Amino acid sequence: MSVSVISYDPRMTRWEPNGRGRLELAALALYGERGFENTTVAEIAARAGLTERTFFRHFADKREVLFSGADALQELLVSNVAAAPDSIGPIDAVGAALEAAGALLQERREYARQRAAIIAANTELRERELIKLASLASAIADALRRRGVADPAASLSAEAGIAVFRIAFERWVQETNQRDLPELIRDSLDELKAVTADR
Amino acid sequence: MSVSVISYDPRMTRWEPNGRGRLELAALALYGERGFENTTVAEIAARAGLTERTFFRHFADKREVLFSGADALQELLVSNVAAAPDSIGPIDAVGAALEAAGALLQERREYARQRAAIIAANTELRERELIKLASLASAIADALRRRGVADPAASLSAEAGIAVFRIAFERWVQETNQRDLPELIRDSLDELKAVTADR
DNA sequence: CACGTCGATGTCAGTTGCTGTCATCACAGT
DNA sequence: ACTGTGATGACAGCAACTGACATCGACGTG
Repeated sequence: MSVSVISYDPRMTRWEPNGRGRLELAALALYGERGFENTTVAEIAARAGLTERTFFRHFADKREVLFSGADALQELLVSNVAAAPDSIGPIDAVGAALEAAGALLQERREYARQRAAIIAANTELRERELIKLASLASAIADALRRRGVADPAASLSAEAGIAVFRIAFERWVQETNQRDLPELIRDSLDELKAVTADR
Repeated sequence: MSVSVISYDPRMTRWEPNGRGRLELAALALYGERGFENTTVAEIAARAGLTERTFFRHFADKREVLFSGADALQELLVSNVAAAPDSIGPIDAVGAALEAAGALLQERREYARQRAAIIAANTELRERELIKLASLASAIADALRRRGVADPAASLSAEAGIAVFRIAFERWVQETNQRDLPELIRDSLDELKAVTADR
């Protein structure tokens, strides 16, 4: 099972290229087949043609291999929050950024769903996902403060935005009919506004 | 260092009573002194006069020893949500329940702060705390549905409520002057309402 | 009182996640 | 040719966690 798309001459390099990517693929496959707990790091490494020690050089722990995209997502969110027009309030700046992120996730729909199923099936992985989302919220709050939004409005907007995203994403994964993720995010934010509106 | 408050006759029982409580106290002390990572389960057990194996009979893992109160908190929140008057909306039902929980936490102020400092100092513990809060949100959402609140309003109210609580609690722990936790919760909820209000 | 069950604990061996340390060796630059 | 660098392998070791079995006071029952 060749992983690399670009052809190369094995005589030119000491190792197959992209060990990190092979580890990610192997982990995703094994976690999906037998579940996270029934998979050992040694097995992942063997499937990728590497050793356990090398796995831990690329990923801090057994869970992290599923979360390598988090950094890019964070940058995307932060830059979108920063780029939002000054005319809109913090919550809508966050909402716009989340919609952009949702649109990106949707491009890898198959991957996103498979990964979500693996994470949903294991508590440890859900813990890791939650702290990644908390980190996103914190970064978004920072971006809002740079926009001049004071605390606690900045923190609250960020946390509320992440809550909206979580619920929209959950619906997107569960639904058989395929509504747009950005659309679900917008609807969820509107619903939050309705719920928090004083009578 | 005797742990039990009630006097007892050592000849009457095979073991010191309340092993679980002794483990909790020992863990809190050691995590506070040397930090979570530099503390071994064997050390906690030894300090409590027990063995490592017994620790794992009482607590699922090394982190869980700090979260034994979560169940009671969850019951309190759920029953308070259920008992809220029908006249108020879901967000305010959640807000009232959170204020009640905040009042309770405040009674053990010293313990709550020490525990919060330990958790804040370690990523693994923060992960565990986040999943406990997510579990709380899920239970609150259930309670709201039993009140007749439809989804996604139920989920969103619960998640937003937890976000409000997190931010209020953080402020309560950080502030040197001691504002009431329930008051901070109320203020944070008001701030959320302000932020999500459409112009 | 004798006896059997029960519950909390101890003991011990084993798996697995994760880390520190040193060696290897193709490749790149000088 | 010489040397440094970077990605990997090999190996030893610690600590978290688990399964299986033993221990022995308490307690109820006959």
